[in-house]
Amino acid sequence: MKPQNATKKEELRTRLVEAAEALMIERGLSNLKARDVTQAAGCSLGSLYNAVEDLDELVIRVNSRTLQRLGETLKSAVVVDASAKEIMHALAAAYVSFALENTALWSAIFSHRMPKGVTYPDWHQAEYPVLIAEIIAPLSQLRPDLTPEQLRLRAQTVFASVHGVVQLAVHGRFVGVPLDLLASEVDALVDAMTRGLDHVETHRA
Amino acid sequence: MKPQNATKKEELRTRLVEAAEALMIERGLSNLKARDVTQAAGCSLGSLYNAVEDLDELVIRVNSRTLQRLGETLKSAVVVDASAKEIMHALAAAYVSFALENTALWSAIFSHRMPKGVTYPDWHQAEYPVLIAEIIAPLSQLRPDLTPEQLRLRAQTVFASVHGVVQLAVHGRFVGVPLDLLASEVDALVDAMTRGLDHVETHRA
DNA sequence: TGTACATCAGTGAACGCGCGTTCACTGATGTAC
DNA sequence: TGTACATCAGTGAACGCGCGTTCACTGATGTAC
Repeated sequence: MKPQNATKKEELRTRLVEAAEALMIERGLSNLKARDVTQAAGCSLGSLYNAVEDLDELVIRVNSRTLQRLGETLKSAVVVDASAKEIMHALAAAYVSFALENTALWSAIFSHRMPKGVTYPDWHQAEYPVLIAEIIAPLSQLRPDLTPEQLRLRAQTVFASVHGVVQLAVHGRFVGVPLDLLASEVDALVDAMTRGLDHVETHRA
Repeated sequence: MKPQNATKKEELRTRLVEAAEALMIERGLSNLKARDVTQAAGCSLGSLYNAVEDLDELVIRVNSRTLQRLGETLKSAVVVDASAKEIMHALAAAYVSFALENTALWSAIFSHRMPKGVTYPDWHQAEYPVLIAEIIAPLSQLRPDLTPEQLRLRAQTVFASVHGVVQLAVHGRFVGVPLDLLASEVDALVDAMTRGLDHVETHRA
């Protein structure tokens, strides 16, 4: 047997990821330290590098979990018999709630950066589309005139605009909307983006 | 005379701010180092702390300049005899251009953080509203039903949504729109936010 | 005008600290026979 | 079942480096008289 206990390593890795996640929730990504993580996970400093390539891998794994949870949250916001417009509102509202309830982890998804010259592994890059996946179907109902590529592009724009409002509200640079008005402002935004599309826009492009 | 040359200090400060700005353009805020700045400004490391409180003050001064330039850019995008809708489009387009042409400085406005427990000086906080100031007038034409506070709030939302699309496109997390389609997507977004407002919305709230 | 003195900008070596990562070592766990 | 050996996870002290900030000193510039 080569790997002394092939799952031992994996088990520690899990503990480390969970510890890192808890610390990120508590203190934010920028205050995540190797020593704190290993202490919280109950292992020595050196063990971290046995279980995992480096700190960044740990962050990627945490972000991966967050994306997955967020993806599930968005998926379950979609009610099958709702109108496209209602679904868009539900998705935006779910996104707002998730961001408010998981601020630190949600922020980490967007604020983490790899050291210059290093890219994210493919498997992780492939996880980001959950952010826009659920938007495409309702959007295609509102915009039957758009091609699949155009739809995807527009879904990115819709997502980014909602994301922007939430982002500035949460990490406000003195110009973000107050948190207690965030949900209603996002609602107004989605309203605008889905307003009258079926009559006005359908026969245009 | 107490201050040996009251303007000497000020002059060095200016040189340092300009050096910091140039370095931020070249390498980004996160790579701004005291040693690089002083070397570029042609003074010793210690002089920096003579001219300025600390590195953060330098960044604040650079951000202040950027906000001012951005404010002027937005102001001159407003053409008096244009319709409210046209002005909104012009503002958004100007913002997109500014962000694309001044990416590093524009990013710094939003990404800089003070050390925990320290707040930005009031004079600097007061500069941020240039981001939304120009939006309010055209928006009030489109939404004569809104109170001044509601207008301001909505202007923040409009700004944040456009900002979000630009932000994700530039620092894309694999879900941003491609840069060459950014302008047209922002246009579509502004279109949606200004579409049919004068008939549909005016007599609602 | 000249001399003694005070002030402060300028200097850069040194301090201090945080913190990711390495590495030589240990000991537990498994394999071979 | 027992013994020698191999493997590797676990360990934490030490390394290394980056980098903001300080500080004792210097010298130029101004003031007092």
